[in-house]
Amino acid sequence: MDFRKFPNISVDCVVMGLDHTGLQLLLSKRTLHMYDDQYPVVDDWVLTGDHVFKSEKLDEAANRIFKLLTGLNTSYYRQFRAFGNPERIKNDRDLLWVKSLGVDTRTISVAYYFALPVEQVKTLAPHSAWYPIQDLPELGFDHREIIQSALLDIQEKVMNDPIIFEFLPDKFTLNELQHAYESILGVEIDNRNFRKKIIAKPYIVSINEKRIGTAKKPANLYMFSKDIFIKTSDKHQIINI
Amino acid sequence: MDFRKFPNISVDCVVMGLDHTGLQLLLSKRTLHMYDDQYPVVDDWVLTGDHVFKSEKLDEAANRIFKLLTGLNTSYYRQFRAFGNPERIKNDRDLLWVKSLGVDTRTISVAYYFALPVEQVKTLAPHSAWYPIQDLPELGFDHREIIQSALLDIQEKVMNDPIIFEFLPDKFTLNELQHAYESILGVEIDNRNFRKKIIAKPYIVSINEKRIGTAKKPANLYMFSKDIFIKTSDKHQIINI
DNA sequence: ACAAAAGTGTTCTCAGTACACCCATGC
DNA sequence: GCATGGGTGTACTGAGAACACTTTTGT
Repeated sequence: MDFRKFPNISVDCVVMGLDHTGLQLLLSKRTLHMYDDQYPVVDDWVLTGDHVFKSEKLDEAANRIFKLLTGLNTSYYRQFRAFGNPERIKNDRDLLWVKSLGVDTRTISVAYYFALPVEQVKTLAPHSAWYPIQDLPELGFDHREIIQSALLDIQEKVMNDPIIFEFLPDKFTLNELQHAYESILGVEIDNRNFRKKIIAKPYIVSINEKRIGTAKKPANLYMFSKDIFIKTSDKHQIINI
Repeated sequence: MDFRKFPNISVDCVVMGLDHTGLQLLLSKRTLHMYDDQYPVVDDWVLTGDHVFKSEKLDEAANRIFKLLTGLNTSYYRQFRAFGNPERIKNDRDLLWVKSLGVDTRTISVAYYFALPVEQVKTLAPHSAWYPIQDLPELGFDHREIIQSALLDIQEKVMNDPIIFEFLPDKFTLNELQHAYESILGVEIDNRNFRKKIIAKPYIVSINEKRIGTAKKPANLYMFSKDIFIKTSDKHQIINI
């Protein structure tokens, strides 16, 4: 394994987590001191990324960063776009930062997103934190654009592939599923119609357990059966031009 | 403008054209002679690509290549994925080729596709040709995989965005539109139901012209109105979970 | 007993689907 | 006049949408 890094190729990870308050992003604090220990010249937040090792797959680089951030080995992930315009790095903060790292001022960034329930992350990396997607802090580089692009991509994916379940624990209630759709798509859904439609799907199976804890009336739990989904998936390929 | 090239960053273009026989791809012949002028050591086809200039946007690089290939300045295009595994270049032909060019043996390729009617291309670049997607020649590198990936992406896009019209001339018949869907999605569509559905769309406007020429009965021509599509597009955002 | 979230049914409308024959033109 | 692709209508079915109240539990 060649652990030297490409100075001009990096991977950025948009880690999306869902909890009962909505969609959250995992960001890293970026601080650089130069003249004065009290007043950093760079002090904002960025997506977590790193340059790619010489002998590493792009997917491997993304998962290496994800593991460093969350301690987790696996999660749903998807490479959704590459960003590489020459003027990506335009403001002084970003230039200072890049020079302090000794990498190229023009870097191609291959962007990935990850999807998981927030509760699954037990140990956060230092200097990182969850932020609700509606209320992000000041971001470095073009990372606001990358996040926007990731959100649009996953909104489309959610409508075509069964990835909504990646945001939920294995066992979930119908209301949790509904809130997941509402948070990611930014829409409101009628509860009765939603339940009717979901219960009718063969791959959503009711299990004989209730969610106990904070709720008042215990809610029935369901699971997503990937097997059944795949076996019945020809029926989802409805042509609807 | 800095015309030096990154040795490890390239752009590959999947140029998709549609004609009455179906979906075609524009490929470039790759030939390399070493010992003998009669028997080349490399003799196959590849997607057209090039390394990116130091001061060029990725999108600009893609369009530069596209123009070189087709002589055209504009077309619908989309960056759909980056390919960059270390073992992308594994066979001898590809290694010989890369060494003859003096570029790195590990290159990150940002892949784009373009969509247009075949007839729009008047002047093909030398050593390039259209191939039907069902009948591709021997391909170098991982270009078969890239093509497959492009096809899956555009099939999904066609269902969500009005990009089918990029494959057609401004004025088209309903049957041409139907054949476009059939070629790209690889399905058969009932003609009567299709016409009913399409004519009902406000953004498909019948114009008072007929297609004359080879056909027997002249067919009515239609145009796609992007304006009307955008103004009515809230209605296409149907939630259909 | 009351607060809070879970759960439940009916009616209406509209879009999708299956399906077979006549029409207008060029040759 | 005939071959070729263009063009049309109906009946059925199923899914989506609108809409308000009862149930079960913890406190």
